[in-house]
Amino acid sequence: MKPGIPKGTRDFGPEQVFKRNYIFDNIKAVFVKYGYQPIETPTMELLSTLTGKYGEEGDRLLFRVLKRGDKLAKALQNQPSEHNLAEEGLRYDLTVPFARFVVMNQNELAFPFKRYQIQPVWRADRPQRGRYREFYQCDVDVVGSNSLMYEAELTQIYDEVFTRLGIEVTIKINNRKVLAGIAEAAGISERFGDMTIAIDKLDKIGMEGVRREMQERGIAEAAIATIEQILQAQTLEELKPLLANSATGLRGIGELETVFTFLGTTTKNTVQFDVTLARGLNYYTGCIFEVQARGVQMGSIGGGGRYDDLTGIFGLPGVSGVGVSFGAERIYDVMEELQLFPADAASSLQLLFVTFDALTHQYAFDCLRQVRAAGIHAELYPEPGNLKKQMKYANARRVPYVAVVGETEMSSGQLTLKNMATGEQESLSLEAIVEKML
RNA sequence: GUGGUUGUAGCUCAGUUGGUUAGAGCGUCGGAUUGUGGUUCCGAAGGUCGCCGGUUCAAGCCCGGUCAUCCACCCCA
Repeated sequence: MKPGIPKGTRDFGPEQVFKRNYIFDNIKAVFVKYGYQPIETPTMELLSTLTGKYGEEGDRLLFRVLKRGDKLAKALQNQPSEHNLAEEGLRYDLTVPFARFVVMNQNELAFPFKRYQIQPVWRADRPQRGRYREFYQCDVDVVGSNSLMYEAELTQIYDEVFTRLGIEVTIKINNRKVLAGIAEAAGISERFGDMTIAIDKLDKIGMEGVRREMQERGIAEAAIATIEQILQAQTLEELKPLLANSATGLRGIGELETVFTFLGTTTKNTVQFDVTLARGLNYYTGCIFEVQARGVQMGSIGGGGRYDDLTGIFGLPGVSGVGVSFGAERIYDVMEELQLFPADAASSLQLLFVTFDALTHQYAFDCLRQVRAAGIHAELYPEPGNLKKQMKYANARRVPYVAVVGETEMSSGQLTLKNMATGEQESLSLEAIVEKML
């Protein structure tokens, strides 16, 4: 049979996993430094937990897990339907399972509860470039506090992670209350959803397209004109008079001012207010974030926001949360394109021993044990003799150093260490080699 | 879910109005070179032309179906 893997999934080879871990390790290190704790939740959730949380479109994209055994037989007899053939599904994101987790563990958790979670999620979407059916999300959230300090903290986390990875970014911030204020000012509060969906497409389709989109969604011409005018605002100061009649809008502006005050001028990357930032997910109620990589054509590589009542649906009302997500797959693509991975991110092997015969092979095996004990990532080619073959293997493994062990080396105890990048060779004792590697 | 694109060697792709034994580059393997890789030279292996059916004396090429792929939309990371 011909081997294959499901649509929208991928295998990751050693080099890719090393590089992916480089990204995850940096992200985790920053999360932990800011006091966030890791949790993990099951791959499968009850469908009752998942359905209805992501809108109609999201429900369609849920992977459902077919019932098994007697339950399946029973369901098949009894008018089989999408609804009664499955009661479990694969997690669609990390936020809803997190909300469920918080509600179920509310008595054990200390609030504000700060958690991070790095796990794969599944969506039955049609795959495209940078879009898969199985992909990782790196979420960091804090629940149980209304403090805008956390909006500033999460911005600092973005700033620090991308600085560590060497990606220059623009962090855009807006506030859903500001958007609500715009709808209010335009007199179309009831069409808030349609308006934000249209505005969200601004980078992609331009102001012309946004206007057309709003027309098609049945927003009145006068309202569109008002909205268009407000969207010209570049700063919070410019926006204030435009939203003077909307209490909600002014509150949103106030929240943004507070966040910017917390931040001051301490960030390395550009953090800017962007009134045109909308974001689709409709559970956001306060500040919203989006991160754009500079110097590369790519969708957002991170996003998030505040949600006032995510746990309410699971029976715990009044718990506010704010969180952001890192798009690991896209970060990978950006780093690949800008060649930002350090050379040693792709391979962890530091040293390869090559030998000529059974005797030197035996000797090298003991050398191997010693350098490993010193913490060096090392390996010995299993077959002595053919030097050319061994050197080719060294290239394939992208090992930076090769130790040549022949009769002369064995008797003198001075191994020949070859730098594979420069081709230079020197005679060194095992101790000196270890010294050099560390 | 809607509309389109492309399926030929491990990879990237040629392949004439349908006509004998389907090609190239890169990669792989072997040799030149039995104490040295990335360069060079020589040689070799590697293909049910995505799959099923149809038209034809004859199909990689035309037609239908199907699967896969990529792209746009929807939505999204």
